[in-house]
This record gives sequence, structure tokens and C-alpha cells, in this order.
Amino acid sequence: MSLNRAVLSDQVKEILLKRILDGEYSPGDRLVEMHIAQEFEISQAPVREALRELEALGFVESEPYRGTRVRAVTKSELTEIYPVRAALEEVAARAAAVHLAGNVEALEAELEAMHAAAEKGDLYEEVQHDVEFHRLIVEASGNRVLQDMWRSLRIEARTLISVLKAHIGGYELAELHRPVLEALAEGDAEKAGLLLRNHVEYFGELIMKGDSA
Amino acid sequence: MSLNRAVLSDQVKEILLKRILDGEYSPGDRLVEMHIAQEFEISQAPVREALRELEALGFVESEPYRGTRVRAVTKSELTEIYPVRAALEEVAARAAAVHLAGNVEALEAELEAMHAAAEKGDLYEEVQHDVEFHRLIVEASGNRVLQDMWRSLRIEARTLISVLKAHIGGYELAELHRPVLEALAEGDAEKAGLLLRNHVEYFGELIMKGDSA
DNA sequence: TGACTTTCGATTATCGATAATCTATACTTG
DNA sequence: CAAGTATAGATTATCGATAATCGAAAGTCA
Repeated sequence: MSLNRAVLSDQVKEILLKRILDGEYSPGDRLVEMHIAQEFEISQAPVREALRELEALGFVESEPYRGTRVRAVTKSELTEIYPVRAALEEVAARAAAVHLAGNVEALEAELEAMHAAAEKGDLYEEVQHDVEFHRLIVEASGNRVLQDMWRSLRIEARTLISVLKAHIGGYELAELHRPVLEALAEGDAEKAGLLLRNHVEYFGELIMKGDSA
Repeated sequence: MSLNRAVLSDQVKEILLKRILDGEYSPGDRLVEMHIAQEFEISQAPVREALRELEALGFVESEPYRGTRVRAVTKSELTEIYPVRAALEEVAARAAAVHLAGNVEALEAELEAMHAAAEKGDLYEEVQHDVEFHRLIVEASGNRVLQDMWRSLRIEARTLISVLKAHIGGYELAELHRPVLEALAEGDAEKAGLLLRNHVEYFGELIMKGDSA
């Protein structure tokens, strides 16, 4: 840990990222280097670096001499993500079934937390536990390449958008995860893989139907 | 096209990337910003940006105040890639089977080129056509997210390394692709997906066996 | 008027210099 | 001599200023 990570560009990156995810900046908004630099009372250089990192992460896009703006997550992109995510998570679940060896307490905890959040009607919190459920499986795969790839999809940012667009019920959302959990508890790799794949694909279909924008 | 793309950092990035792929820089080599800047007679800033982009692409790694060095592709990373790649290409082949609608001339051309290269004994050229074969399928999927993800695996760089480590025969390598091509020609999405997945997974297993380092 | 050119303000890309930090080596001190 | 501490050289991170480029608005000419 680092109380105030020395590197300015990193701090700026985190702040800007938070603003994008919180919707403080909207898609299409320009991010002018000097304006941001003046706001934080720093020079242009670290801001520039922060913007370039955000570009690599896919949150903003920029053209030479024309500046940087917040990237819009199009509907087609959202729907394209799900088949990819489903395939990745199938691989993850297969490997995770082996590595977890039936130890699914952490996953159970997330599922319960999802239900708790659903009863409170706190969709935002429920989505966080949803994402965490999936993240735990990907992590349990032990495959670093897979983890990086999954992370780069920025599930945490996009799932909320998806859920909001699809108007899914909180209870239904949580219960989708139970079969996967059970297969992992049994250590059945093949079954866990297929179930998780179906789960994600099904979720993707919900989005496509629920999204009218 | 742009004879000298205006932006210096982009030009530097391309040059450094070429050097890494050509093995001019070896894994672990330090890339000192001012040294590179002096070589091209430019300032530190564009070099820095180029290095950061290469870092985002996974070719180098850097730590604050400790500099940048060429990243080593570890054996474990190489073996971790194949299940992921297999899953991605399964998705790609399924979608491609639909979109191609039996028009597989380009793929056939690559397969022939692979054979031609094999007869010449030019493994380097054969690998290029191999990669192109796979790239065409991924592109034909029409899924942008999938394309970006696949590209980020840097297949073109890693396949050669893999082949060299595995000592695969040129003819065998080429023929691995034929069943996939036929399934796509028939427009059988399910079959094409499974075949391509198996193809890539099989290739990955060859690597693991053939690699003793 | 309408197509082309010029000018101007805003912004990005690059520069040259300085501050901050790291690593290794020399130097204490017991 | 060993363990920790200062110092020096190299390199990265940041700064402040300048050059290059863009887009829009004003100006020119047929």
C-alpha cells in the first residue's frame, strides 16, 4: 500500500477514472489537458500520461492534435462483450473447479450478500457482489493471462450499465448464480464451465431484449 | 498512409516495437529514455510516451523511478495463453461461419501459402500465413471486442516463439488447418467452433511437450 | 452568393531544464 | 568486521515554455 502514491500521473488517472465511472464526465465530454492540469495545480505532463493510460484501458479516445474525449459504450459493444465474456468465464470455471476443490465459501458469501442487497433494494451493491462472484472464479482459475483479459473487459463498469438498461429483478439476478456455485462445490469442471457460460450468455440476451435505447 | 506520421511518439513506438520483435532488444534489456531520445535526437517526452504505450501492449514493463525493460515471455505465460486463445477463436469461428457464408477463398489462399512456405523450408514465412489464417477468422467474426482481445494476445509475436520451441514439422503445421477450413466452407458454425478450439488447444499441448527450457 | 483563403484563439505535441528518487559505493561506528 | 548511514551518479518524473496543428470565423474574389 501507499498512502499517497508518489507518481502524480497515477493519482490523476485514478481520479479521472472515478469521475468517468461515477458519470461525472459523460460520454463525448472533452478532457482538456491544461484544464485538468490547472485544476490540480500540476503541469501538463502527468495529465497527459494519465489520459494515455485511460485510452489504453478503453475509457477515453484521442486523436493527434484533436484532444481526448470520454468514450461512449455503444449498444453494439455491449452486446459484443457477452459472447467473449462467456467464453472466458467458461475457461475460468473449468480451471477454478479444479483449483477450488470444493472450497466455495467465498462464493457462497457473495451470493448471500447479493440476496441481502436485493432485499434492501440496493441494486448498486448487488451488482458489486455479482461482479465479485465472477471475479473470484476468474481469479481461482490461476491463469494470469485470462485474468488480465477479463479485467480489460471492465466488467465492473459495464455490468451496472447493463443491469440498469435491462431492468432485471434483484432476486432473479442473484439466483442465476446458484447452479454455477453448486457445480463448483461438486468440483465438476465440465458442468461448471457450461453453466457459467450459459449464465453469462443468458445475461447478455437479457440486455439485448431489455435495452431499447 | 503517412510517410512520416506527424506524431513522434508513434514513430518511436513503431521502431522500438520492431526492435523488440526482431530480437534486437532481448527480454530484460533496459530501455533508458534519454539514451533513446539522444539516438533519435528528440526530447524525452515522446520517448516516454512510446514506452508507456508499449507497456500497455505488454511488451515492456516499468516501475516508477526504476525504468523500463523488455518483458520476458515466460513459459507459464505461453501455456496460459492457449486455453484463452482457444476459447476466443471458438467464438470467432462460430460467428465467422455465419458471416463468411462459405466464402473461404482468402483462407484457402493462406493454407496454400503455408504449404508453399513449408516446401521452401521457410518456417518464418509459414508462421506468418498461419497467423494470418487465424486473424482472418477472427476478423470475419465481426465482433470488435473479440478482435481487440485477440490482438492483445499478440499472437503474431508469440506463435513464432512457440513454433520454434516446439519443433513442429512444416507440413503437419499446415495440415492442422484443413478441417477448420472445410467446416467454414460448409458454413457449419458449431463444427467450425469446436474444430478451431481443438486445433488451438492441440497446438498448445505441442508447445508444452516440445518445450524443455 | 458561395467557394476558397487567411487569420486567430484554443489545444496538443515537443522541448530543455529541474526536482525527485533509485542503486551502488564509500564511509562511519561500535 | 558487520551493520547501518551518508554520498554520488544515473535515471525517471515533473515543470514551464515554445512550436505545431486544428477548427471556426472573418475576409476575398468571381
